[in-house]
Amino acid sequence: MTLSVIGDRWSLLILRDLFRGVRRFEELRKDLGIAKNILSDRLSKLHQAGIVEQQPYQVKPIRNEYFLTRKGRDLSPSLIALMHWGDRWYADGEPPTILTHSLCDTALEQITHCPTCNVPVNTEQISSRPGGRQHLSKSA
Amino acid sequence: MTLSVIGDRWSLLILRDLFRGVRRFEELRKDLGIAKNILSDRLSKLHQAGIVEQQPYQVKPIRNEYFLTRKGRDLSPSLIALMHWGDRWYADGEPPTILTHSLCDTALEQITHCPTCNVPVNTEQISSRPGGRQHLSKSA
DNA sequence: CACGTAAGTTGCAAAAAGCAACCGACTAAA
DNA sequence: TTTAGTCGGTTGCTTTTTGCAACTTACGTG
Repeated sequence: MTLSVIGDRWSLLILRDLFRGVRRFEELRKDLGIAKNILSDRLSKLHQAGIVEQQPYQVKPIRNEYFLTRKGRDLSPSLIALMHWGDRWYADGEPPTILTHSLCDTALEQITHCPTCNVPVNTEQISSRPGGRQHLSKSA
Repeated sequence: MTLSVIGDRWSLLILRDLFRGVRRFEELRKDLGIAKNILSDRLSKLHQAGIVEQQPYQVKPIRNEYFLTRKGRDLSPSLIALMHWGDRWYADGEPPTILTHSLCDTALEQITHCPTCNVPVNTEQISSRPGGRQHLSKSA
């Protein structure tokens, strides 16, 4: 389910841009180098999925700005984690986008946390246990 | 860069399965319902990208098991975050995969953390500040 | 009026994905 | 010792998805 919404070459990129505050069609298109029809299609799919909202900023010829909904903003931990991964493994200079705490402007970290032990957990200490249904999967 | 590696319909799903301990070609194929040629292609691309390793478990006809490398395991925060998102917004029962702390078997959480304020940061308090290059982007 | 721009849509070509059949090297069963 | 079955692929062909260029609508500018 999750990947049927964001599992293509563009959706995550579009979401990242929206997350960074890019709002308009043409800005997105230029920044990403995406074809207009694809951008149009992705935005409407993300809209249908309830991840993106449109708000007109002018009406004469109707022109929308695109925003993340709550559901869309809720993807931010995933985006942050992916950006961190990119920074770590493909870094060749400055990180592309720095996410900061709006209250103090410090760059944020993402940690995996164990609520019982109350400690950060590194990758080597993670086990996985299959649960019931599979939401990540297409067919779920 | 990041999305040129994992930004397609299958790669993240394959990684999730490897992360859960699925190891063999046929297991992956059955679990995901992916075509064999695509699975073969994705595994070799992930291998080239240094995310997946193969280790033969028999030699007569060579048969490999697939494992995540360090770089691959390093994607776990992203996968965890995506799974959480799926659980939250598409939940219709049990979560599909539960990730636990191997030391105490508690289900893990992912938190965004401000090292200055030393508090968890919720989505509404995140700002973004563009940096230099763009690693998430294809063209970077 | 002639241009330019933002946000699309349409039509066609190219690339990627899906599907079914085949293959090689074995193993197990009759 | 044929015969069938499995695993991990590859090959060839069809369908779907992308990408690109051109066109459109409704303005605003000089």
